[in-house]
Amino acid sequence: MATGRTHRPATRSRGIPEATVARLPLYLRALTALSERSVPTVSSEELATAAGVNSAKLRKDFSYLGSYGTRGVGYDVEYLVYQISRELGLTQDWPVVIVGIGNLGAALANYGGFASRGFRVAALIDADPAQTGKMVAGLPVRHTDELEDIVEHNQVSIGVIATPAGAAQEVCDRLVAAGVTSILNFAPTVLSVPDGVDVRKVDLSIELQILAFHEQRKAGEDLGEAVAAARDTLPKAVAEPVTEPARRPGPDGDVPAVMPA
Amino acid sequence: MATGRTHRPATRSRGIPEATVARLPLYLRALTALSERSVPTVSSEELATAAGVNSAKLRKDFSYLGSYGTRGVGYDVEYLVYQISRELGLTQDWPVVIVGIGNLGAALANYGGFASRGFRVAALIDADPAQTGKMVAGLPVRHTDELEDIVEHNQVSIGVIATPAGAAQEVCDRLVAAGVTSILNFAPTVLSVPDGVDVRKVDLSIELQILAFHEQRKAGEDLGEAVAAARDTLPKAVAEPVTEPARRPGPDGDVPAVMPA
DNA sequence: GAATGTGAAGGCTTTCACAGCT
DNA sequence: AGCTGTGAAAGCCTTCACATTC
Repeated sequence: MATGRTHRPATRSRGIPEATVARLPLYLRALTALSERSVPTVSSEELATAAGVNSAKLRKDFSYLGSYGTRGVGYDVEYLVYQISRELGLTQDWPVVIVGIGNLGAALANYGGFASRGFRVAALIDADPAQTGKMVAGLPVRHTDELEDIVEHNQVSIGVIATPAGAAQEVCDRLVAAGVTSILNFAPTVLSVPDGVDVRKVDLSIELQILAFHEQRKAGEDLGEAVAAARDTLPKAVAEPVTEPARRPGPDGDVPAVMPA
Repeated sequence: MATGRTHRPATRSRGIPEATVARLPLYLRALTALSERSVPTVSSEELATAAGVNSAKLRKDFSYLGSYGTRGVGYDVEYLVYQISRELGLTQDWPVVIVGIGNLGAALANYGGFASRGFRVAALIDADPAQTGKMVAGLPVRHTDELEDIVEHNQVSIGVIATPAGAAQEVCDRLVAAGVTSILNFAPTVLSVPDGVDVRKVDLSIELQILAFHEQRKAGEDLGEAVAAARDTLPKAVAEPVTEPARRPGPDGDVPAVMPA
């Protein structure tokens, strides 16, 4: 998603596929749990189950990192934890700023799994002067005016945006101008950033909508595929581009209709 | 991610690719914005820009829904809003429960984009008796004991889990047993669910770790590829599986080392 | 002329299945 | 005997580029 990297020849034997990178944190979490229970080694099968993937995928993923397993035995837990941590860059410390300390921003600031594993909340920033100085998660909320100073002073390269949608792009621009090159965006907006800046987004309502799509399918199946099938065969040409559209789904959901399962 | 559907022959001409489904909400959001500004039609180029994708992808995506555009002209905004909403199942009302009303759960309950567009928070549930009855986002927090009643009573098919990791699987099991078939999981755990139940996860620390991975790469490039190259050519056989691993990255991030860009 | 809809090509990801090591 | 590491096959997804339609 929005890798934003300048077109790299993709040469490098070092190119770990994006899909693999996205799973490394999962493996790391499962391994850390094993490590805490002092389990010394683990097979691809066991680890894959713990991480919720299949073992072939896991082995392929690990093969991009190197040959860290032992045939006939499995993987050394501690060693893998170390290797994956290093690969992900978690053996160094990443200062992070959170901008927008509303409900969500505060929740993020309080989130435990944040501070551990290489990430450190360097500052909380909010545009509301009334919030300034308030303590959240043990840190004082600072005013947006200080954003550039904070980023430069703390060598922050990762910024978290938890502002309302309307403010997100401007905050993003300022973060980037100040030196941030990775952004985690919780605001429901598409951010545009220059090349070389990575953006990842987390969007509650998108996730819900995807779930709703599949729910709808399930409901359709339950009452026989007949209905869906009928819709399918509707000669598309017959659609009249101005009949239904007049009624956009009102703010309080119209057509409660069938009700799922 | 974790589609969990029973192996479907994938026959149906109606099979919209998962990647397309995941983008429909994006298009819908962009279209809604246009609709509010009373823009009547939009080209694939314009809409694609607004949604942050390229126009070929957008057209291909729309082609799975049907031929809703007009050559030489573009797409009718209202009509598309309606069609995508219908496709996503947003023309009906989806009652949702949120379990775990801590910082994050409260933030989710208060999230505006939630209530609109077909989703309605039917109840907030928490295991802490001290929380019971407290009002959050205009709704009373109810105790976990009532979970099954609430789900059945409100015909809830979508559940949001915002509990600590340790409680997530049990909550999930209870939701599913009570009839929930879609779960949005904010707890940092892999949930296991029976076939036919969809799970999507939102995980802050995974996202941060992915960003850190790319940040690290950027930093490496800045100081010349030499270092990375050297690591690459390390004869893997020489790696000694018990040298470094003894020191797992301590809870407070060791090896602060180089410091990124 | 302008912009959609879509086969075909190209890339990426997953899965298979087995050779190779311990 | 057991389990990793990996070519090769299969399946998705994206991008191209152009015939088609308005």
